[in-house]
Amino acid sequence: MSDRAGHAWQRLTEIGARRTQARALVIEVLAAAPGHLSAADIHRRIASVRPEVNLTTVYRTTSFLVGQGIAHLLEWPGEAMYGLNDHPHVHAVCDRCGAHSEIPAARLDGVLAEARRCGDLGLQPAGMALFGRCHDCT
Amino acid sequence: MSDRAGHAWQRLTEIGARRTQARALVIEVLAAAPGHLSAADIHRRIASVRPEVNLTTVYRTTSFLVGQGIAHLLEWPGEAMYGLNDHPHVHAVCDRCGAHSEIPAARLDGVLAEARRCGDLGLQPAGMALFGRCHDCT
DNA sequence: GATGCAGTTGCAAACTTATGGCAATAAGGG
DNA sequence: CCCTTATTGCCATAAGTTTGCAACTGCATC
Repeated sequence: MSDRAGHAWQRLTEIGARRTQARALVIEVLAAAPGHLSAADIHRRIASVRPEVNLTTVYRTTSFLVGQGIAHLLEWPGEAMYGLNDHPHVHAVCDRCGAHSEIPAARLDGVLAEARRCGDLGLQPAGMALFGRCHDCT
Repeated sequence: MSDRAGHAWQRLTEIGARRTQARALVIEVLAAAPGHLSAADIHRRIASVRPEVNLTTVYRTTSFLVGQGIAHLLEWPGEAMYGLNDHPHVHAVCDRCGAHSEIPAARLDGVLAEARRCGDLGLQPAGMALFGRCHDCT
């Protein structure tokens, strides 16, 4: 099991969640992905190993992981993307064409600190997205 | 007509767009709203005055406004929210309960400058959203 | 190792948001 | 006032996500 998956399981064990096959597969797939995956992506990757796992289960599992703070959800035009909560990141989404890119967020802390100075955030930030016009659409 | 709506119409006039009733209503509703509205919100508010305006038209109009750089789109869990492009803002969205708040963004420029230092943004930022856990869900 | 409960899952159907086709309408120039 | 064409309304449809319910399985207990 990868480090990333191990970290997720640690949390799940803490809260007494069952170690089911479906959860193991979803976590494994998320841990193996460098970026974010949609529910359909996750389902597709799991299907190559175990086709009987239902898409509904993927939705329920990801929701569960997000609810437990193990994963996070990123709204995307047309679908939601999921990722494990172990590396800070910033996404840039173009208002016009929907193009998206992940920004290397080595200094995300600085950004969040700056954002925090704008006022009470009202939340513990885990991720960030920027909206605007990409170079092609300017 | 409000200032905000006037600004939008100025842009529309520049590009030679027709001053239709549906567009006027969508812009008026967006201009009157302090925050962001979903297509359904806009449609509902218009309906109280002019029920014959179709939801499809609201979608097409908002897409048009976003495409022209007059409005912007914010992905939200389950739906897209629209707002006019006349005041910089930062949104905070809770991963878990979906609670959202608009952060007074007097210093958004500083945040964006900081974000830009994280790497090539690949876009001209107009808005920003933060994802994480709100106080109630921590 | 067998048993029982509660948490999970699979399947099918329903819901919601959003889009596309096409005919009817209306804005704005002539 | 007429004409052209952008725009709209209505319908059908797509895609993503959720829900209801019966069946199943992890895990604690016996």
